[in-house]
Amino acid sequence: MINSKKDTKPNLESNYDEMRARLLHWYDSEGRTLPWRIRPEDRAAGKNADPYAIWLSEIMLQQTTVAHGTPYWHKFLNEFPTVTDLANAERETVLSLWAGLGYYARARNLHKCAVIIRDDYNGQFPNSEAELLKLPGIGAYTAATMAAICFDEATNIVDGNVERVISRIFTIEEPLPKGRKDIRKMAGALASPQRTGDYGQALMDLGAMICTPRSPNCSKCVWQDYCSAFAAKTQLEYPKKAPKKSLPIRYGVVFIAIRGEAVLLETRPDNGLLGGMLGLPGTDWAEGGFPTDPMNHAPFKGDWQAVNGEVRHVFTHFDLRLAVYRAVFDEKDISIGHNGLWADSSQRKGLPTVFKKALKAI
DNA sequence: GAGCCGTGGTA
DNA sequence: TTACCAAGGCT
Repeated sequence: MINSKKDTKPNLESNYDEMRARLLHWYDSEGRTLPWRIRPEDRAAGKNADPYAIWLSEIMLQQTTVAHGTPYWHKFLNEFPTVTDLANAERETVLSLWAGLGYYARARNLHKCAVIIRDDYNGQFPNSEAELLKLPGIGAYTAATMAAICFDEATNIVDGNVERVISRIFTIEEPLPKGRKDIRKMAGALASPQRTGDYGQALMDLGAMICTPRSPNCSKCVWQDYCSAFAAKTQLEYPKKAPKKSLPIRYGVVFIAIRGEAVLLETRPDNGLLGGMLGLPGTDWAEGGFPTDPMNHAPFKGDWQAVNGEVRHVFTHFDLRLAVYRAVFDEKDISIGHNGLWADSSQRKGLPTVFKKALKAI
């Protein structure tokens, strides 16, 4: 449902060229400086974006703030200067370096994709949106953005920022996620066929810096004249979203077995939550309260002592409360199974945040 | 297509 | 504290 109140809407289509020009001009003078980004003046001087560096940034910034992801981008580029270096690394090394960034399927797919680029693409990323889309971890957004930034393909870049801007400009009434269809259509009609990569990044910058979710700075917006939501003073109502369900609470127990400076960890199953990552041994995490028989889930018998308090951690689709037990062991011959590992402090850096919290609780 | 999949910052 | 949000992709 686009422009349901047709009589109150300006005729935007005749203004598209002016809108593109204003946005690109704003980007050239006030867009963000990001370490992987080639500024327009550099590109004019013949400098091209490195697809590997752009790919790394795009994967890392999926559902992740620039502030949180940027240190990881530097770390990965320093550790793995080329995509072949990344492919040649052990997967567990890659997952360990990813620890703390979240959405760990991204790290599994990152390494899988690097191997494909090394083995099937001669170490070079394919140069079209359609080919990029075939690679693991690269979806509609990332393929469109890489193709535009790296290969100047005229794609339709739509991320969360663009959704917000476009939904306000055109007052898209259909709530997300169904409203994405209309938003994509309008974004595609408006997208610039020239400087397509800069245009996409400019629109994302506009969303991140000006057309923000809670306090948009409309007085500084180069599209204010064309914004239906601004005209109606309804900016904060967009994008309209379907109501969210409250998070259920899951409960679990983890065991911290200590031997000298080492702590027992285990590698989690490859699929599902925190798949392939290191973790503490313990129970499943389920609704309905803490397990009534925690000792039955201990990795082995011992003098397990309950740690005061509980560890709380919020995941995307549930709220977790963990009870923590600890015990100290002297024996050198405790059987820890094939997934077990007596991990030193360096190895513990490869733990997802939820387990680092549990270790910090003792 | 709706549910699954992390974490840290902010109001 | 609670709720929402941030450069999505996969199944």
